[in-house]
Amino acid sequence: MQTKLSTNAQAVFETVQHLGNHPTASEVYEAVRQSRPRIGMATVYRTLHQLAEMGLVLEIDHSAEGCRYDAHTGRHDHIICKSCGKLWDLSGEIPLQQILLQRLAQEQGIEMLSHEVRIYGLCETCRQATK
Amino acid sequence: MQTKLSTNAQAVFETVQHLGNHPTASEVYEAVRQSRPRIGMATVYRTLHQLAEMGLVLEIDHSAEGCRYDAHTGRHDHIICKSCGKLWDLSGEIPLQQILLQRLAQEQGIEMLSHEVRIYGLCETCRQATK
DNA sequence: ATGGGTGCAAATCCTTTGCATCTGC
DNA sequence: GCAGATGCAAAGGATTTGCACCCAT
Repeated sequence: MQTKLSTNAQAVFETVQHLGNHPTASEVYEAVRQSRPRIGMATVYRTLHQLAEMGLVLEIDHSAEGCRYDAHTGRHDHIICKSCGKLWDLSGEIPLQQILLQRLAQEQGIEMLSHEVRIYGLCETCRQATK
Repeated sequence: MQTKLSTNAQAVFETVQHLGNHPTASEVYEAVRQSRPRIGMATVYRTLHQLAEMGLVLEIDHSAEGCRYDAHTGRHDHIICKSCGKLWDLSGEIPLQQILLQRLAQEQGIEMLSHEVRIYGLCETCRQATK
């Protein structure tokens, strides 16, 4: 893992930070193109993976329309709309017994690294659409 | 949503139940082929979606090698290996303040339907591999 | 006979890779 | 000049769709 970011990598990172709202790789690509018009999709993907490995962005797996990225790397939870897949951060800390989680992980022989609470629901837009 | 399952749909459903271990669509396909050799991939995908819509199976989004399915539809949590993507059910109930979750969802204007705790870690195999 | 269910193949979409070129140091 | 970074195009893999056919009712 190298310690310095290339110019492109910096642009990608800043874009994820500025976009804020859990962009997909393509969304990052479209946005970063404004400052670096010649950048290629491949570079965006490569860079996002590197950033994730370095811990600079979070990779949120929730397929549908592809993985999403988040520059907010502290531990936090999410609300996900079951219908449209939109995703929001939960700011408030949800109390969980760390010790219990650790133990559950251990029981399965897994070394726990992190955890996440996901709340699934229907966002306003989707509720309207169903009506 | 129709109320009766076609013969194929039944076979797919039973396969997911019997496989037990969060199969991907292709794994279901391979397995269901033993009882219904002429079934096509498309039917498996179509059926899995229907079953998920009917609430008969759970669709677990966690891309990497595709969505996974679970006939264990009661509310439950998961442990996921960050490295290989393998996924286990957590049997024990993790205490969470339902009321808090509801409130958090409401704050974002979302109607909460369900929730899930995800513990991320490294499974034994992956820990060995890194050594 | 009629409508939903199905197989097949083609089409999509997201992501990765190979490779030749370019860049920064 | 070199090593790593990059763009482009092609490859890959998962999933979806179009469509004609088939089957159960």
